[in-house]
Amino acid sequence: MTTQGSARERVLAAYEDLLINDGPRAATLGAVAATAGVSKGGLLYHFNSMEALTAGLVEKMRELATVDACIMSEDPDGCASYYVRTSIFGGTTFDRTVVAAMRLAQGEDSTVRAAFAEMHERWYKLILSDIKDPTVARAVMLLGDGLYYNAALFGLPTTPGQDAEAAGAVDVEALLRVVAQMRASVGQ
Amino acid sequence: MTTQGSARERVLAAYEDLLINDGPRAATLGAVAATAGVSKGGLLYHFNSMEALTAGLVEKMRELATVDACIMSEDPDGCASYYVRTSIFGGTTFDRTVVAAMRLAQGEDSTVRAAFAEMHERWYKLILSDIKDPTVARAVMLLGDGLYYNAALFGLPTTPGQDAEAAGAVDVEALLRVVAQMRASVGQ
DNA sequence: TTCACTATACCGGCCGGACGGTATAGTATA
DNA sequence: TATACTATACCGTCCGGCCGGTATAGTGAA
Repeated sequence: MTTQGSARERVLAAYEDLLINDGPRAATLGAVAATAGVSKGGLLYHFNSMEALTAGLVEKMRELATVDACIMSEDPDGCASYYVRTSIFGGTTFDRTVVAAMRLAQGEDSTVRAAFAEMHERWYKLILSDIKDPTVARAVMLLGDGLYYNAALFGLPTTPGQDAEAAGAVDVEALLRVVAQMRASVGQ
Repeated sequence: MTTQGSARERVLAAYEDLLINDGPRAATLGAVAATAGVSKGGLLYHFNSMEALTAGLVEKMRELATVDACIMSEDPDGCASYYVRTSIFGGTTFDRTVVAAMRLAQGEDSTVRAAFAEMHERWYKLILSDIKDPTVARAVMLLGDGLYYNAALFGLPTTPGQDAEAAGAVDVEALLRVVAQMRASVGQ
């Protein structure tokens, strides 16, 4: 039962928790309310339907994505490096939100998919500004995507801030060297 | 309403359809039965619970994965090439099953996650037998994963066998050239 | 300062329907 | 008649969503 922050924030955080740990089927209104330490009525005051709850999550993700893009564009080691480095799932607020939203990327819920498409577009542009060759840029981005999805879908640490380097984890250092080599091979 | 094949097969196919198109929340027993053109009783004759239905899906995926691994190991262009090539989502039976199972990769349903872990392990070993360097092999595999997940989670063609090369699609040919170069750079 | 009124935030109970699952009767084939 | 399978009816529970009500804080006029 989460008890810090405003009720609205807690509800959103609880929704994320349930989506990540137990999946969309378990993330019912009642469960979310209970996890947030709020009554169902209280939850529905802030989000008057399941759809609104999802919309709130997407909006939060959009906001965090904007901040992240800003940091990414100013990374001293370049956008490509940043993207791969941050794809190992650090357990940040942004990571949690993205992973939760990913669990909802389905069928009719086109708003979620649209938000992801937008985010991917932005990331690609940033990586392309770092690695000029479109194909190599795409390859690097896909590599980061693979890392992120694998972690998000299967190897997620249950409690945040825990061992990101679990058993069978990928050697990101070595991976970054490969990426650096790819970047160098294309000039610039 | 699907009407070919045995009832059991149709039920499994319907479950996949619903998971892919409408997500886990919509894939209820009633909806699956209706989509399969079978009564709920008929469905429960073959799979006597939701859990059993999921187990059936996982088992099907395991079987198809074994076949796929066999084909992969004998590809004339090498396992790495095969992996990346087949990651663009061809709409094959295997693809559909994997994507459906992916939607269930969550919380307590550890059997699904275990099956994926197993599959990944097998793929990695095959790629490593093709590309000797562990890091490069991992990079290539992650690239394929990224391709696959992006397609599975966001850019899925609604009707199978449709345009796999949709708008904003990735140039796989070019990507394969990058992979070939990575393979060559490591010798062998 | 007091009164009337409003806005915000939240609670807990309730309803109709959908859900997972069971029981059972029925049917086609061998 | 046995086997393999299907369809219907139903049960108890849970779910999404709504509603009446409460507590608090604030606002403006007298």
